[in-house]
Amino acid sequence: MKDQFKKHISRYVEFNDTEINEIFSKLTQKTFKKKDYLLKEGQICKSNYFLTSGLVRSFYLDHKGNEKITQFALENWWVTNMESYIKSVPSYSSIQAIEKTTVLIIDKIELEKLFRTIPKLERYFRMITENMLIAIQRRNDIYLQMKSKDRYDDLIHNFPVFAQRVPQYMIASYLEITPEYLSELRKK
Amino acid sequence: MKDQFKKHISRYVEFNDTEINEIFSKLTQKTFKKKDYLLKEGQICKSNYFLTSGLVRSFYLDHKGNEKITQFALENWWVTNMESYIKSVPSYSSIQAIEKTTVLIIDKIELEKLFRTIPKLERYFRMITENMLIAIQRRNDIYLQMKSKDRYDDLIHNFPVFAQRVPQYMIASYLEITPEYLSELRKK
DNA sequence: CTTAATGATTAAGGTATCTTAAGAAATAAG
DNA sequence: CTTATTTCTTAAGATACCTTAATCATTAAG
Repeated sequence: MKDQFKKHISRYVEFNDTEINEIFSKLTQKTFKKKDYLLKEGQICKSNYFLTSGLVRSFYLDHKGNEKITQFALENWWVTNMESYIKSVPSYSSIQAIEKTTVLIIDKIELEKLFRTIPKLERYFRMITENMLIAIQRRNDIYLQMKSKDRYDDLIHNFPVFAQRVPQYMIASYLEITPEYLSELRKK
Repeated sequence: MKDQFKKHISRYVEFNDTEINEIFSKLTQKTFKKKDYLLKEGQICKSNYFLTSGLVRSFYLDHKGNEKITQFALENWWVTNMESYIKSVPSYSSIQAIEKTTVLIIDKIELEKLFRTIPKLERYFRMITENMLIAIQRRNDIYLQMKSKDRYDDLIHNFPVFAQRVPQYMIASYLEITPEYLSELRKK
């Protein structure tokens, strides 16, 4: 667990063992069952979650009460509701386990203390945030112009694991189409 | 100019005059005429731009050769192509002045040096990046589900300045609809 | 002032995608 | 094994949005 975490961090910034241990001492491990919530709509998100195993989704309810999935996250991904976490406002979305999922939790207050004692950690999170921004920008820019069929093909090409581990109707939601129409598209 | 920049930075992190001066000494000022390019598709984006006045757009060409606008930026906004800047890969989008625009330019290499000598600056950029992420996530999450009419209303409500300073067909492009259809919508 | 270039509107017909509703198919639970 | 629950498919009619093409309005250029 610690190794997995260290390995991931080391892809961005090098820490010595003392630093890793200090960081690690602030982490809490927790396991969620399928359908359990890491974060519920309306709560203030006070933590950042590092998945060591499993699969989660972020979603919110639109004005008609339909669930809109905005993100999936897998092993070695960080997940949080950025807006709620940064601004300490109630989250408009929920984070829910699609499979049994184990996470390392870092509290915002603890993390900010760590930033003071280990400035390199701030670098790591800046880089992580930049990468999230790039990914989300790509989704934004590219997906918006694509036809649904192309978005679906793109998704299962780049993340075949989703097609295997996520029910179709959730993929439809993520692609912003109805399950019925996705079913149509898959026939082609 | 320096005051404007200092004022903006101070909203996030406090710097003393020595620090501000060191940062400021690495900035280059430049003015672009209307339709000039800050960055052209295919180039590697090596700088981050802080607008002190004016208005720019980011756009790319889709497979049919149509311009797709993905972002506007105004006074006191940072703009860059994040993917190209971070990964040093050719940019798939261009940044172009819609009005005469003046910017402060910080070179990536200089900025990274500054991060070492002034760690607080890294905090500032982490926070800026987080805010960009929040903004773009909101656009992503909310806009995707909205009907075009609602997106348009939302835009001119939250950024009335765009309706004044940006031609309608560019707003249509940003909203991912045709100018013809936007014209339809406005009649209602 | 006149012409050229740019931006905005209108209308007709077409296509992508949604809605609703019903019924298979697959998986989980008793 | 049987029933209940969850997930996937099919089909018909409705609607949001696009395409093309023409006309009008505004701003920039000679």
